[in-house]
Amino acid sequence: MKKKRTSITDIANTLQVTPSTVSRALNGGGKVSEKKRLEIISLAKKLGYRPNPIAKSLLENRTNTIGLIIPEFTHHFYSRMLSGIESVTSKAGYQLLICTSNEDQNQEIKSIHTLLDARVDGIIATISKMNDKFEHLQEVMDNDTPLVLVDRFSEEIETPYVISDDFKGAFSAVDHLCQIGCRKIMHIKGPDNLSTTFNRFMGYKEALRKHEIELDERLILEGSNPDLVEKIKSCLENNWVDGAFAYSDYLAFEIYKAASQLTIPIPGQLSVIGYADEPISTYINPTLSTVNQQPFEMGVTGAKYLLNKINDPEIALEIKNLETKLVIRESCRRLEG
Amino acid sequence: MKKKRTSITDIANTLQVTPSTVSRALNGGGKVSEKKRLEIISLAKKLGYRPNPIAKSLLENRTNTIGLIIPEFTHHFYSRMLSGIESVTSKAGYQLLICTSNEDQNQEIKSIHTLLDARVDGIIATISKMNDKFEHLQEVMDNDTPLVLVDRFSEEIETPYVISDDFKGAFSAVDHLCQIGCRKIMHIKGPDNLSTTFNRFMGYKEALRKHEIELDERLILEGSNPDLVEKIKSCLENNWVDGAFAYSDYLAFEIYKAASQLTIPIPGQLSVIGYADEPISTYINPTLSTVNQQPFEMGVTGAKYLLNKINDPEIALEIKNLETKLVIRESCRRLEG
DNA sequence: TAGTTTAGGTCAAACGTTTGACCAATATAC
DNA sequence: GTATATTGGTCAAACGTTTGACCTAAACTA
Repeated sequence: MKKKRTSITDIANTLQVTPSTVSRALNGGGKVSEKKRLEIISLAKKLGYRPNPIAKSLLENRTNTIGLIIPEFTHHFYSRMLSGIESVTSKAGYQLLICTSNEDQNQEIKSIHTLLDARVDGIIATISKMNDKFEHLQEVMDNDTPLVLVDRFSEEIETPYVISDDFKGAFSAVDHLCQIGCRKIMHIKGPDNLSTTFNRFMGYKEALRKHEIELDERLILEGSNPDLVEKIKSCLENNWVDGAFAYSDYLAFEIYKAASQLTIPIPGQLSVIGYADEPISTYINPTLSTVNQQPFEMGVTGAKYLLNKINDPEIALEIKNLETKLVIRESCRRLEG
Repeated sequence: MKKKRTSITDIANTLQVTPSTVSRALNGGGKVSEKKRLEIISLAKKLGYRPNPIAKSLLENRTNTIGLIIPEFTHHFYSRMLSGIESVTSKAGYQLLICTSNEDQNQEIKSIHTLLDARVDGIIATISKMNDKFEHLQEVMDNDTPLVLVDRFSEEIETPYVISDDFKGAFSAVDHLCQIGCRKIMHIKGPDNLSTTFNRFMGYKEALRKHEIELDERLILEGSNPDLVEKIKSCLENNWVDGAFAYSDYLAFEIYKAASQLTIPIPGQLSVIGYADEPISTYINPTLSTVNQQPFEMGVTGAKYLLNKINDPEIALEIKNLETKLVIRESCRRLEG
């Protein structure tokens, strides 16, 4: 059995006053003589009194706790986002109750209920990749529990969100490739049906259009293709390619693999840009240029939006399409002549 | 203002019974007719009644919440550990309240107090690297709050812990290098004053001893050395080395860098083993052999120990020196003749 | 002097839930 | 027909805290 901690009533009893007086002495609500106040405070200190937030929560109908749902912990992007969130919430005196969904919507629904049951003051969630149900999110809003979506959002739900600007991110990468002289730029696409895949592809196309480069269908490859490396190799062998933009850093490494097998030097003959700025990008040889999505800032912004909404439920809808940062490393070099 | 959720009293009032009856109908404490029971249950369902855990916590002096302190989220090791912990605690119906210490002991002390204030039922903590104070940990124990240390432990505190067997991990790596024919094995040491650094070094020495290889002081390098790569290169150039074991995967990459600059082939002329099994190990070229510390299992075991202690505070001290797993990849090859 | 203010408290309700003690009516035992 | 057990409930306390309403005595006002 856990030890009972000293309560306001304990102090009241030993000092022959009422709990009310103790409460007011400790919280400064007046109505207590200087003498008693000091007496109470010193006894409280001596007994190591710490207010019980549970009792306060029950009374005030708030828990100073924020619920968090993320797909998984082990993805670097989410870890960074989590850090960003934590940095804001801890400073504001909130605690973090964390659940994972493992990209499974049923798990996500369960987590939402767990958090609502726990009476969190607000929820920050990254909804799972494949989502077709929204009742649970609607339930959160019907409950007047502020909700902020991060990284992914849904048009069905009108609530603040922060996502990354995939279009601009992709555009900036391909634009850079063009500026350093690439004219034959390959793109490796992400998983089907994901808005990120679509938006990055659109950014790619827009950059080509800006530089008046005609789109070459042969250079658009599917990342999910089982013999992707072979496909890439055939493009490289035919000398169709002088630059490449991949949906992710990991797909960019497939390009590395193909180039290495053909002993095509990067960046000598081929400039490559990935996406996400995984830590590995700086360790691989050559270090990989990539698009940083600023996950920390995403977390910070999402957390701020949530606090804003907690403090003022009637606040105007805050949404943000976060700027990305193009990080140029060794894998890109200006083409000579 | 957040909406008031329907309480047991609401149900009691509309049904003209007392809260006690409702409570017993819902929790099955008998003393309620079948007819009323069904009536109550159906109304509860209709109103979407969900018990308020705050009230229960106040009464039962337990929160069904476990506090967690980790140095940082963005380290892959801790993410995996976190996953392991979460997998156990969520199944057991506990929630996770998470704090970070950023390897700063003062932050750690603050976090401990936050968690104690929140009345968590137990705490799992990875104490910060440099620690010289233990009052806060002692405070946890004085409070009868079960505490489990993971990844790092302290001899000053008698509480369950789970750590990784660095000695055996290092031993297995160097033993493997010997078995594939290496006789001139370099070691790159970790940060000073860390027990992990010491233990891995001891494992290295023990493996050499087993294979009757004399220790060559020239091959022991400090990872913190600013011109580490140059030092490595000079060893390689002099042909003093045919194998290498590094304190971490990242230090192993420094060996890669040196070898690459001298165009010494890995694993053709040099076998390399790192430590930690960072995800990057499988993407680097050649893929890196390494020692996996099983962080997920560490989390699982730590969480189980905590639950055991929560359920039986008088349980015998559980501690574990977790086995590591040697993962052999391309960076190791048997030396020919 | 009578009336009013002020300082320094106390009292009780409220938050939502559980649970031991109690009670009345009915059913059973002998 | 009386004693006892069972059924189906109610009551009130408890968890720790806050807070508006109330109270009393002393001090001030006119």
